[in-house]
Amino acid sequence: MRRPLIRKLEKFTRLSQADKNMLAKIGGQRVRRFSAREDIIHEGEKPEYINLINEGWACRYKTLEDGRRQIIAFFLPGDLCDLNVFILKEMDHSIGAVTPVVISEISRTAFDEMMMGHPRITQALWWESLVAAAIQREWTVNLGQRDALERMAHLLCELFIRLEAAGCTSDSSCEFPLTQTELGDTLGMSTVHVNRTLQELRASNLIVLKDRTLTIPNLKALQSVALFNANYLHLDHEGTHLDANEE
Amino acid sequence: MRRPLIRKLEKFTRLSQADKNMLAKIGGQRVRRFSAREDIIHEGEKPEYINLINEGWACRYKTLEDGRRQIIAFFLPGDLCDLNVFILKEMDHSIGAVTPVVISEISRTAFDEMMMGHPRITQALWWESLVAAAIQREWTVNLGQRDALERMAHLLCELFIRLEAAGCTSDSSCEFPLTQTELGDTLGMSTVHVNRTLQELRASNLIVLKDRTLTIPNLKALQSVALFNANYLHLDHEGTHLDANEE
DNA sequence: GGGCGACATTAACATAGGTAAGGTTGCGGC
DNA sequence: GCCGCAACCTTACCTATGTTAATGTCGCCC
Repeated sequence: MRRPLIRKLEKFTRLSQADKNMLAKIGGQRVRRFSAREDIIHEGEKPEYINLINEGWACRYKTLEDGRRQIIAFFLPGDLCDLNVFILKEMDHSIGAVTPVVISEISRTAFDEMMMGHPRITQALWWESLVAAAIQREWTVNLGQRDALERMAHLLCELFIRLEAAGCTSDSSCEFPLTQTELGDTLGMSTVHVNRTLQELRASNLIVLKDRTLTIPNLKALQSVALFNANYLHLDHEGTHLDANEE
Repeated sequence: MRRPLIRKLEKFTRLSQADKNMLAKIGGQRVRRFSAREDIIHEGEKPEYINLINEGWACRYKTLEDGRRQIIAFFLPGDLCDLNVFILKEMDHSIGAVTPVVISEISRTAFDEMMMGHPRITQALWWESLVAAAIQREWTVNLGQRDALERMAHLLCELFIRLEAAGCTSDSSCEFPLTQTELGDTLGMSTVHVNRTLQELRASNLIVLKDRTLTIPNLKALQSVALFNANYLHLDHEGTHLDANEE
C-alpha cells in the first residue's frame, strides 16, 4: 500500500535501490491532499506538474457544453497523470478526486532529472504510459462494442486487476467508492440502467457490491461475460523473474 | 503533401534545418508499402519498429472473440504509431491499411539517436504523442456521450482538421476513403444506421460525400452539431508565429 | 456484354437502453 | 428526534438504434 508506484513499476522491471530511493523521494515531495469530489486540475488551466496518485482514487473527465459528462479514466494509487503534460499549453480536460486523495506533484525539473539519471526508471515510466494508452484504447472498444452488461463487467475486471497490481485488494475484495452516477458517466449509460445492470450481475453471483466494497467471487467467470482479455494491461512481463539475478 | 510529419510538427514548434534533415532521413529509411485492407502489424506480434505513415490512411483496430470489431484510431499522413512501442512484449491490437499506404519503419536505435541529438524534435514528438492521447480520450467522450448524429459529425470534423494540418485538404474538401462499414466499426453503430445518419447530414447540407470525396461546406455549422471543440487537438500553438525570428 | 462482388440504400420490425417520476434508506447536523 | 440530502432502487413508458433482408448501383473480369 505504501509506494504503490514502486510496486507497480516492479511488475515491469527490477529496480535498483538507487532507483527506488529516487522514486520514494519523488513520491514524498510536494504532497497535496484533496477531498472527495474536489478538482485537482481543471480544463483550461496550464499544467505545471505531473501528478502522482499516492492514495485514493481520482478520475479524468470532460464535460460537454450541455452538461453531459464523461469519465475518461480512473487513476488508482501508483498511477501517473500524463508524463510531460507541461508541454501542453492548457488542459483539455479536468482531473478530479473521487475519494479523498493524496498526490505528489512532480515538477518539470524533477522529472527531467529522473529521466536523465535513471534509465531503468525511464524505461519503466515509458511502459506505464504505454499501458495507460492501452487502457484508453480498451475503453474505446468497451464503449463501442460491448453492451451494458459486458461493459460493466469489463470495467469491474479492469479496476480489480489494476488495484491488485497496486496492492489495494485483499483476497477477492477491494474498496469500491464509485457511485452509480459515476459508473453511468464512465460507461455512457443512465443511472437507471447502471442499477439494472448491477442487479443482473448480482443475481448471477458474479459480484457482491455493498457498502462500498466489491467482491468478485469468481474472476474468471466475470472476465468471461465481459470478454475480458488482460493482455492490454501488459502485466505478464517476465521482468521480475528473469532479472532476479540483478540488484 | 511531401513530408507530412515535418509539416505537422511545425504546428507545434519551429524546427532547425538540421532537425528537418534528420526527420527527412528518418522518413526515407526502411520504407514499406501495403495495399488497402492489408495488415501492417497484427495483435500478438512483437513490435520492433515505430511506424510513420508517409502516405495513405491506416487504422488501429481490435477484434473481440466473437468477431465484433472496433476501430480505435485512424493514422493519417504524418502520424506516428506509438513512440517506444518496442518496450512492449507484444501488440495488444492490430494496425491495418485502410488505403494503399507507404510507411517508414523507425528502429529503436534510430529513434534513440534522434531523441539524443535533437531536443527540439524530442519535444515535438512528445507533443505529438500527447495529442494522440488526447484524441483517444475524445473518442471515449464521443462514444460515451454523443448520439449517432453528433458522433458522426464529430468524427468528420476531427478527420478534416487533422488532414488539413497534414496538408491533405484542398479548400473545404478532402479524400475520404472510409466505407460505411468502417464508419460503423469506428462509431459503434450498425451500417444501416451509419447510412441513415449520413443521409441526415446530407439532407441538412452539412456534408457532401460522394465518390470517396468529402466536402464540408460549412465547418462551423458541422462543428456546432457535433459539439466539437478543437482544443484537444492542441493546434493553436503559438510556435509558428512567435518563434518566427529563428531559423 | 453478362455476371459477380463490394458497397450503398431502403423498409419493416425488434429491443436495449433512456426518461420521468417517485419511493426507501442511511447519515450528518442541529 | 427530525430535517435535509445523497445514494440507491423500482416501475412504466418511450425512442434511438439494431436486425434482417430485399434491392440498387457500380466497376471489373472473362
